[in-house]
Amino acid sequence: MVAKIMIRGPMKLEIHNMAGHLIRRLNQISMSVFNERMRATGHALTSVQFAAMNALHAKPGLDQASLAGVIAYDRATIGGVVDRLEGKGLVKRIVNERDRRARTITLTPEGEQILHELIPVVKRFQDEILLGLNEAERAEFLRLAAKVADAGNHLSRAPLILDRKP
Amino acid sequence: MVAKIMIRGPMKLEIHNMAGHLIRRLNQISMSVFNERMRATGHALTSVQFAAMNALHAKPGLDQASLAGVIAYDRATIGGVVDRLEGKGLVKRIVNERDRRARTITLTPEGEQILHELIPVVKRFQDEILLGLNEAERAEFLRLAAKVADAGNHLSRAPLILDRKP
DNA sequence: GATCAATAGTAAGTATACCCACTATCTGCG
DNA sequence: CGCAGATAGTGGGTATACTTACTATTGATC
Repeated sequence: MVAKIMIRGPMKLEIHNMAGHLIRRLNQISMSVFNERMRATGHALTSVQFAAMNALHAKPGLDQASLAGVIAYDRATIGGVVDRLEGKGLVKRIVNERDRRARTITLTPEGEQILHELIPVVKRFQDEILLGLNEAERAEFLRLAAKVADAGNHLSRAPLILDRKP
Repeated sequence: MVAKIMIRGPMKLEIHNMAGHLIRRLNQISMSVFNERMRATGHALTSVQFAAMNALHAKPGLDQASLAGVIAYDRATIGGVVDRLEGKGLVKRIVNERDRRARTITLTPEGEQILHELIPVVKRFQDEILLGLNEAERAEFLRLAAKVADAGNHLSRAPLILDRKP
């Protein structure tokens, strides 16, 4: 009888075409574009801060846990984000009288104004993030990315949770 | 004369299908899968630490700046990563005698052994990151992601730099 | 209505991931 | 040779992004 030779695959690993590595690099590019463009406006918001403000505009009075769910962030992380937004005077946080554990967060008038100013800016540089793709490819990439984000949502330590309290 | 009404687009912004937000969520999922699987092996390496070790296996004796370039990381970040790898005894760092500014980094035997052990593990969970995509979609996603990473590489604050010294 | 489990937020700790500025060193050029 | 500019690594600072553990509440159940 002939011995079976089991080859379990080469021991070398080429990282550069693997999902995790590519995704991390895309994230770096995306963050970099965001920060660059944001800095140019004079309002140096991070993408998290912007996302939080955008969510608070859509749903004023969210508590922190719900806010975290809506933009898919960790509860602890969002605390610091809100701290800094509050420090900049863009957000105010008041204890919810119906549930004294929770804090209701709303944009200040200044926060609303700055958000209003930034939204078109953010819209404008979207395509720059996916540089190198044509229209059709961009649409396909976004479709696939949304599919992955949806299918893998439960794997994330900070899953997207819309409508926590129905 | 009739006044012109300029509508510059809606002020509401739906973040959930935008590139930056999706990419960040994919990164969360990818990280989460990596950490989970890694923890199960008993060696709690982060993805950066693994990437660094993998690069050092392929090119022993890289200096930190080159290592940073090869895996697309910031020079300052990689310093800390190497510190921690050194602390775990997986890597050793010696001053390059030909250029006393640089430190030559190599895997220790234990580092080589652990890397060898982890490579098949990392290979095995790759498809889990892109859960929800079939074979063809996965290939297409990776193709598009590679294209974006390549086209946007110069936008990253920590671009991929292969072959720094030709 | 008292107790118990679940939840909201925070605190403290680790690890990226960037910034800027600084020292030490090297290289090129006159 | 000497000096100017570039480069390698680090230090200090900020902001995510997670972990576990803790307190203060709340709601659910007996």
